[in-house]
This record gives sequence, structure tokens and C-alpha cells, in this order.
Amino acid sequence: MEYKDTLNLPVTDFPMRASLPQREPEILKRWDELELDRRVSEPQAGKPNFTLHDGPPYANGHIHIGHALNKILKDIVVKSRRMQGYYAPYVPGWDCHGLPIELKVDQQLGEKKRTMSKVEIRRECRKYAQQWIDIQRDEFRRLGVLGDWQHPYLTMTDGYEAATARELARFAERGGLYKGKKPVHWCSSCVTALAEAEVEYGDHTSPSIYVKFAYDDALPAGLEALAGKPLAFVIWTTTPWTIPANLAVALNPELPYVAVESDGELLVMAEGLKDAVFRDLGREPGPVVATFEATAFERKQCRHPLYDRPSLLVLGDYVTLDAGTGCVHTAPGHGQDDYLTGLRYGLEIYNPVDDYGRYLPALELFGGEKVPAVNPQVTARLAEAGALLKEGKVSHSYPHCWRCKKPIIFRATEQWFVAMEANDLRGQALRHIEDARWIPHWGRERIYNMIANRPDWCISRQRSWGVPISAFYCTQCGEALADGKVMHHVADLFEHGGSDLWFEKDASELLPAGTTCASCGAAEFRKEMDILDVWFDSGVSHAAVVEQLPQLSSPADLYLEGSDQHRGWFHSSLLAAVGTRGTAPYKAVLTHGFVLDQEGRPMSKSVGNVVAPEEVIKKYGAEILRLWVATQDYRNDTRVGDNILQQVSEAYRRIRNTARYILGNIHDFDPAADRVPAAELLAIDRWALSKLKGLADRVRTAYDDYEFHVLYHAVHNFCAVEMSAFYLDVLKDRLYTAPAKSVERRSAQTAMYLILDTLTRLMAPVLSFTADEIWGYLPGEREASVHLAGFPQLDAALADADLEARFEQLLAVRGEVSKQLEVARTAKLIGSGLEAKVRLAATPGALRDLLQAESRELATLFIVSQAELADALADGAASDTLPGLTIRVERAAGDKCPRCWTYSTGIGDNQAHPEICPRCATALG
RNA sequence: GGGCUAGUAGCUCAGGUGGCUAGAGCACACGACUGAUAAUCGUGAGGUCGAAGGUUCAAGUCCUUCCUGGCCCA
Repeated sequence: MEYKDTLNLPVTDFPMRASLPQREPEILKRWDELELDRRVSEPQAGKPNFTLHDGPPYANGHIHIGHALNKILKDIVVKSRRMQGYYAPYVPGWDCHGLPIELKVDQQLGEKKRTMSKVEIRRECRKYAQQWIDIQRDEFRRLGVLGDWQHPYLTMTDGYEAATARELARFAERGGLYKGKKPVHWCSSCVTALAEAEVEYGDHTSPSIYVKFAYDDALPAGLEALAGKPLAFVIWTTTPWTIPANLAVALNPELPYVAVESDGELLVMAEGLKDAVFRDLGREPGPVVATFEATAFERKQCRHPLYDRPSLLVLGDYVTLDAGTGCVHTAPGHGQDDYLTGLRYGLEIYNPVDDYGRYLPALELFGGEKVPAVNPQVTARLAEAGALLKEGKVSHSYPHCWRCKKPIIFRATEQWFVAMEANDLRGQALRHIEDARWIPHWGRERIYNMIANRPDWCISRQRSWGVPISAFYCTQCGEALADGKVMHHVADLFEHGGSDLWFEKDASELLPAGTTCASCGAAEFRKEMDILDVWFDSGVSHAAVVEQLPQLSSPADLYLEGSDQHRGWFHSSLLAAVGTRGTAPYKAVLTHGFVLDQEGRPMSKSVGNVVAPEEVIKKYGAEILRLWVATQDYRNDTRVGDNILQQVSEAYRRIRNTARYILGNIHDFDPAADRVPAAELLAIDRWALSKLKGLADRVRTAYDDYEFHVLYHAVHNFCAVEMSAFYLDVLKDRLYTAPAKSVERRSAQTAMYLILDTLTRLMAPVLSFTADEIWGYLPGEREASVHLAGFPQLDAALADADLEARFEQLLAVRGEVSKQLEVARTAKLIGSGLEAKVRLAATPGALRDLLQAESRELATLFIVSQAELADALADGAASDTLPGLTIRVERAAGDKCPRCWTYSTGIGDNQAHPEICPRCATALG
């Protein structure tokens, strides 16, 4: 036992158990004391700028695991760029306006809301958003994300709202803004538009009618067989009250249609629905006179059954064989598909229904009647006109108002739009998509198809919590005033007082003095009460934030969000920037997939498979969440669950223990004084540093390419395979038994010191807590935090391909020796490897030459007591992976040295130390 | 239904332009050590590369179809 005291065993206070849930808050506190957030945000002269612009999360509710993934990825990117020598400030943001917050506040206020003004309601919304911002900020910081948390950008601050209004003004002055119509869900009882979230679907009984639309045009070529008898297209609908707004009949371009003789007339319908329709009509179908493609009739006309106007035959993919006749009654003012079809065919977005659900007085036949109560009258008129084929009832799912529970209607109302064709917004946006870098590359395809096909951007919302659309209406003639200059004037006012001013002040106070109506010259106006789509708010962040803050560079180097943002923020940001600046707001766009549970299902409260970041932090620590992010190839969907987190924890422990072991062995090492020059290092130490150099290069490339999972595997493998299983294991003997200050030990320490210093820096962007913890234990002069340090600068000369090649061979031999040792162990010949002597023989060749050259090192490499080369071994085991190599394991010769535990025949040779081996005797001097 | 996308051992990932018995780590089993010890080391067993066709002397890798997922639309 006394010899143990003569060894240099590891000594460290660095704890083996991380206790992350307890330790992390302490580290965060230390970061606060160091003012890390401020120090990484401060401009640094001479460094190139790297701007990752934060997509603002919605200020509503606790963060979920998807937020954590996103913010951690951003943090890894920013930290790694910083360590690479960039000035990479991170300014987090929040999206504050919008319906979900307004609805929540609505619920909280309850009846009280009726007595409150818009301004008061908005104040409540603001409070609500602010409260969640504060909560989410704490939650994000708990993840170890560094940034300018004291000065985030919020879409509801005065300056931001002013910027939003200004961007809208820019659209207006360029002619990109126009007023049009679009159908929305409408509750005639509450007299309000409803968002999709406010619509409830429930069973409802509706009329079901089949109506003939008489064909009233020249027959297409080749279909002369249809001449002679009355020809009609048959539609089916459950909303007779929309018939007065009918402008078209839609057919599917892919389906075959038939004209069937029945009661002396020819009825057109989809071939696939013929039997079902006739069954429903209670008629026997006559002969099919013709079968044809719908395309033959595109843009031909039918006659409206009630009014003296045409109904156009059009094509639409959405026409299906699920129900009806395959000929779809189309009223562009009363349906989403109908609306899009109307736009495509240049039809009017016609809506004859007022806010209270009554037909406009001027509507022929039914003026002033209420919908849908008017249904029987419409049906009767259709019957009178001879157009009604059948009337029945049907029970189906129908939208209802969430508040008053009454059935709602779909109705076109006046809305503001950003035109996709004005100034060739669409074409320009598409060109800028080509120019940006998309990671992964298919992101380009995805957003390109969306922009190429999207309709004009409807930016109107009939709500309170948002930035107003700063347009006016002449009280005399009703003419809209959406003039760039006027709107800029309003934006300027918003700079001080925000957009609340819009709701507090009269139109006259908001308009520049002397504003008159361009149409009638009157000088009195009223305000537009629609607010902006929140996607417009966040879409202008490049203008409100990136261009404004001096520490950011525009366009941003990177946007990084989930793949759903191709339709969301990437999309709106692009349109907002291209539409006003003619340029994209980003140089590159990185997307990640969604977080699924362990089985690959989306997380949902109802399924009960939600993994909350808070829970993970409590159980494993935020560090494990960070490492989890780095284990996943985030370009695909990622999975999380206890099994996976358990595995990540194991990997973490391996990395942590490797660091701890090195710390324990360099406790008496002062890099300034004890460092051994590279040329004088032992071969295996040079090998370790050569491997380290390769690792550092690979890891830095992985950071550059945003391939964090590659880096994780590289680091973990390095720790487990190169270090723990080989290098550090082999090193033990030298570290423990050689004199503390010997060159042999200092050589190993030099390598280990450089290895841990390098590993710590390399892992800092991912394992931000642990890297900083290790940093505090590392000897030598260094920055107060690893997050103020840079990536390792390793001498290129450390790379030694020849040396690595030699060791690769030696390692292969070592693997074969291990197998034979295991055989001997099973046979109870040995227990510890040090009880063995290994005899090797190799046929003449490169391998034999290598073994001969390294013969003195073999026992050390194999961690056995003796290794001997022989010309041939009659009784050895032949290797099947290394041809010509034979191995024989025997008991080691001599006795076990009580100091180094190696077997030796020389024990007793030294008079001064008769119990120990010669090597140990020399070490003790 | 459309756009984009994924499917290699229980888990996380490697497998440029097709070419030796498909790799790594973890987990697992067995064993060793007790001077990294709620650690460490060794050995081993795990895969019809989502399925089926096809091209080719040769396919995880190319083509077609299908199945099962994900995101966004409809």
C-alpha cells in the first residue's frame, strides 16, 4: 500500500456527476455576473459581422420543445461563428400582435369586454403579450442561449409599429396595395368576420337541390351529336341562397363527362357519378349520347337559371367524385375554391349579401330577404323556371359561430391586398429565391412553388390587436385614400405613441393638414378599421430591426426556422423586402424539421405524448437538451423521448468523464513551464495530437456546414475510441509510475492538456455549460469564460499522416491481441492483461518490419507485461484479419511489481528497493 | 388530392460519381479490473439497407410502382 503513495494518481475536484439541473443555474448566475450577454453583444472592431436574424416566436404560452430546438440551433450557430472570429450579435425578438392573443384576452375579459374601448382592449393585449415575453425570455435563457436579452425586438413597440406602418406606406406608394374582395367566414348574427379558429363545425340539416344550367353556346367541335335536344349541365348544392350569386359551373379537367338522355333533354354530369345521381333523382337514365373531356367546354357559357346573364363553364382540380354531379355550382363571392376560380377566370367576386345576412335591396327577385331563410323561395323560383331537378334534405358538417353557435356563411367582403403582379413582385421574388442559399437545398423548390402559385396577399384582418392599415375613406363619396405620403405621415406619428394613436385620435388629427379627396375634393375622412395580418408585422422585421440596429448587417446572413416557415416567415419576409426594396432580406435560409415523439408521432396534448423542455431540464438538464439537438440530423424530423434522452445522457457522461480524467492527470501541469516541445514528444503523444488535429478540422468544417450531428459523432467517437479505449488507457502506466516531472510524463501531459483545451473549445457552442465548467478547471492563463474565447488554433504540423498510418497498423494488431487475451481470460489463464506475455510472429513483409521497429513499445501498447517477437510460432493462433500474423498468449514471466503491477523477472535486483521492478526502482531513484 | 420531404442494426448516425463477407458509437449479453470506481477495459451477438418489380456482370447506391411517416396547402 505504501507504494501507492509514490504514484502520480489523478487528482481533481471536477465532479464526475454533473448534477446538471442543480449546477446549470449556478453557471447561469456566473454568466450574469460576468455580463456575458452584454459582452458577446458588444460591437468588436475589426471582426467581420455575421448576422443571424431571429424569427420572432409568438408571445403566447410556455415554450415547447420545438422552440427549444430552434433556439439551441441558433445559439450553436451564433456561438460557433463567434469563436471562429466573427462578430455575431444575437438579438432575439417576439411576435406580439394577432388573433390568438386577442382571443385569450377576450376570454379573460368575458362580459367586461363590451364596456371597453378598443384602446383599452389593446392595452390588455399588450399586457398579456408582455407577460409571456418575460416568461419565455427566462425559459430561453435557461437553455443557455446567449444574446441581447435586455434589448429584444418586439413587434408591438412604438418604433416597430411605426416601421410596420412605414413599410405598408412603401407598398402603397409603389402601387402595390389595392382594395379588393375576398370571401371570409361571416356571422350575420354577431355581424363580424370570423377567423378559422373561431369557427366550429357541427351537424346541420340543409336543403339538397339538383339544378339544371341550360347550355347556351356553340357546341365544341366533334360533339355535334349533342345538337337537337336541350342540353344542360346539372349541379348539386346545399346552399340554394348562393344560386343568385352563381357566375360559373366548374368541371374537373381530368375526368370524363357524359351527356345522358332523360325526358327528352340531355343532362351533363361526370361519368363516374351518373348512376348515383340518377338513383338520387329517382329517374332511369337514358342512353349516353356522348362522352367527352371537360376541357372541350372550357369558357363556354350556360344561362343562369334565374337571371338574364351567363354562367361560365370553368375547370377546377378540386372538383371530385365524392359527392354531387361533377359539375360544381360556383359563386366566387361565397366560397374559397369558387373565389380562386373566379380570380383565375376574371370573374367578379360577386356578393349580394349585406353585413346582416340580407340580400342587397337591388337584388332582383329576392332583395331584402334574409339568408339562408330565403332558401325555399329560391328553390321555388328554380322550380318555376323549370331548372329544379330534385329537392331533398341532407345532414352534414357545417360551420357555426363559436360565440353565438349559429350557422355562419361564407361571404366576400372588402379587403386590402398586396398585389403579386404589381412591379412584378412575383417574378422578382422568384429571382431572389434563386439567388439565396437554401439549406437543405430543397427549401428552394418548396418556397419557389408556393410563391409561383400563391394568390395576392390579403393583409386585412377585422380585428383590434394589431397595426392598423393606415388608409382613410372620404365621408362624402366613400373613395379610399391609401396614399404613400399620407401613410408615411401616419407612420411618423406612430414613432411616438405607437399605433394606439390610430384608435385614440380622429382622422383629422392623423391626416396631414389640407388633405382632400382626390375624387370629390371633400376634406372629411374616416379611418379604415382593418388591421394588418401579423405575417406582415414579422415580415418587415428586416426593415424594423436588421436595417435599424447598427450592430446588425443587412441583408442578414442567415434566417433559421422550422420548415413550416416556408409558408410563413421566410415567405412574408421575402415578399415584404422584395416589394419595397427589390432585394431579399436574407443571404441564406436554414430549415429544420419538426420534433416528434419517440414513435415518430406529432406531439399533442390529446395523445399525451408531449415532451416539455421544462421537464427535460428538470430531469436531465438543459445541457442534455442541447446535446440532443446536436445528435439529431435536424434537416429531417427529429425524435425525442426518454430512451433517446437517456442515450444522450450516456454520451454526455462519456465526454464528461474523458474530460475529468484528463483534468485529474494534468493537475500538476503548468502549460507555461512544463510544456514539452512538439518535436520531443513521444510517438504515441504525437499520434494523439495528430488525431486531435484531424478532429478539430472535421469539427470546424461541420460547424461551417451546419452539420452538428457530424460533429457530435466525431467528438464522441474521439473521446470513446481514440482517447478512452486506447490512448488514455495506454497512458496510465506512464502517467502513474514515471517520475512526476519526467519528460515522459510531461510529454503525456502536454498532449492531454492540448487535447482537453481543444475539445473544450470545440464543444463550447453545444455543451455550453460543461465546456465553461471544464474551462474553469483547466490550467493556464485564459479568458474568464470559454464563450469569450476562440476556436483552437492548432499547428498544421501536428498532422502526421505517416505516423497515423503506422499506428493504424499497430492498432489492428492490438485488436487481434485483445481477442487472444480474451481467449486466455476465458481459459482462466489470466485475469488482468498485465498477467500476460504476448508472443507474436509475422511473415516477412511490411507488418513484420513495423513490429520489429516498434518491438520495445508493444507491451505498452497492448497493456501487457511482456511482448516478444518470434520468427515463427508453431502453437500460435493465426489472425484472420491480418494475414501472416500469429499470436500466442502465455503467463507473464516473473512476479508482479507491487508498485506498477507489471510482471517482471527483475524484482529484487535493486538493493535499495528489493520488492519492486527495476523500472520502478529507477523511478524512485 | 397537390407541393416539399423522409424511411440503413433496439437508439443516434456513416455509407462522393453503383464494385470485396453493409460500418461507428450507444444500448444489450458475457467477461476483466478495482490506482478514471454510481467509473474504466475486453469480447460477442444484433441489419432480407420500408416493399415489390426493373436496368446492370454487379444496387443500400440508378429507374418505376407501392407502403408507412412528417411539414405546408387544398
